[in-house]
Amino acid sequence: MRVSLRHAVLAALLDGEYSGYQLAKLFDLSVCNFWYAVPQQLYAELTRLERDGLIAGRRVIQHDRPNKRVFHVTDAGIGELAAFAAAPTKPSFIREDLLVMVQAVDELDAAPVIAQLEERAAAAAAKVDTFDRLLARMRGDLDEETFLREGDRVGPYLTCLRGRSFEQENAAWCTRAAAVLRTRAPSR
Amino acid sequence: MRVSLRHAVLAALLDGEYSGYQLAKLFDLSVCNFWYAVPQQLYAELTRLERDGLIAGRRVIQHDRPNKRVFHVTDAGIGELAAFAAAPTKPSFIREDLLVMVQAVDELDAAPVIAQLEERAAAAAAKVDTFDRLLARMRGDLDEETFLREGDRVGPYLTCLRGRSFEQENAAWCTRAAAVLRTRAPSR
DNA sequence: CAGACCATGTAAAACGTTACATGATTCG
DNA sequence: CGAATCATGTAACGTTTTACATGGTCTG
Repeated sequence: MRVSLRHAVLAALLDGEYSGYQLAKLFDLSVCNFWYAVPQQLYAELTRLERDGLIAGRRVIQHDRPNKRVFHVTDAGIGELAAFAAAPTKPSFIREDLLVMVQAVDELDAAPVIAQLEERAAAAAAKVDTFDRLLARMRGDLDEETFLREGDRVGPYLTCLRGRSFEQENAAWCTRAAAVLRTRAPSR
Repeated sequence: MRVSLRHAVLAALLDGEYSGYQLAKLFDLSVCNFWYAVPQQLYAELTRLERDGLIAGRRVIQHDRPNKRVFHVTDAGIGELAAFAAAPTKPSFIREDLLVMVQAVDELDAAPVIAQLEERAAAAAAKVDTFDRLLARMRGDLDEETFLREGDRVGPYLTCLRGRSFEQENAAWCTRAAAVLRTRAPSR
C-alpha cells in the first residue's frame, strides 16, 4: 500500500490528540512543509484510519464551542508507521506553479510573474518567522544542540528545521529572481 | 482551468522540440525541481495539448533508433501560458515521504530512517553537481551576473538555481538529521 | 541473442479537488 | 443579528498512478 496521506496523518497525530479541524490547522501551519492536504482529505482519512483501527477517537464535550472528536494513534497505527518507515521512500514530489511561470518567463510578459515572486518572497519570510517561534517553543529553555541531543521528540523539530530552511531559500530566491527580471525588463 | 501539468509541459517545450520520451528524461533531470510527473502522464498530456492546438508535432525519421514525434509550442500555447502566468498561484505543494518518517521517528526504530537520510544526502549532493554542470553549460562563457543581465532565456537558469539551492539544503539537512539520530540512538 | 535503451501508448483503479451542505457558538 | 470561527461531512468530478502492452534498434 502506498497511500502516504495516512502516514502523514498518523505522524501528525503522534503529537497528541487532535480533531479533524485541529489537524487541518496543523496541516496548514507546520505539516505543510512535507505534506499538503485539504481538510476534506483529512476528514475522509480519519474515518478510514479509525475504521482500520490505526487510530481511536474520543468524544469531547465542549460548552464554549461545538463538540468534537479527537483522535490518537493506536499500537496498530504505530506498527503501520514502522512498516512505512522501513520501506524505501518514493522520489520527492514538488509541484510549484510559480516555478513553471519562471521557467516560461522569457516568452511572456514578466510583470505579473515579478509581482507574484515578490508576494511569495514576503510570504516565505513571514513563514521563516513563524517557524522560528515554533522552534523556540519546542526547544524551551535548551539551546538547539542540547535539545537535539537530549530532548524528547526531535522528529517535529527536525522537520520544522527543514521547513525553515526551505522557506528561507525560497525568500532569497524569489527576491533574486524578481530583481533579475526587473533589471531585464525596465518597463512598467 | 487549473491543470498545471499542461503548463509545466508547455514551459518545458519552450526549450526546443522534444518527443514524449525526451520530455520524460527532462522531467526526471531538471523539471523535477518544480514539477513531478511520470512518463505516462506526459504522453497523455501531449495528446491533449496537440488536440487543443497548443502544441504541434512533427514526425522525425531516425535510422539508428525508432522513429519519434517531436513537439513545439504554438502561438495558442504561448497564449495559454501567458494566461496561466497572469493568474494567482496555488499554494506550493510538497509531499515528502522521508519527512513524514522523520516526523514520526521518535516513536519508531531510527535505523532505517537514518539509512534513508544518508542515501538521500548522497543523492542530493550528486544532484547539486549535476545542476552545477547544467548551469555552467547554460551560461556558456559569461559569468552568472552578466548572463542574468544579458543572456537570453534566463527562466530555465533561474529555476535551475532554485533546484540547486533546494538540493544543497536537502543534502545539508539530511546529513544533520542523520547525525542527530545517530547520536541519540548509539545502538546498531 | 539477451539486456539496455528508445519510443509510445491503453485501461482500470486509486487518489485528490471542488462544490455543496449543515449546524453550533462567540464576538462585536 | 451578521460575521467569524469551530466542527464535520457527502457527492461529483478530475487527475494521477499502476499495471499491462507492444515493438524497434544497438551493444556486447
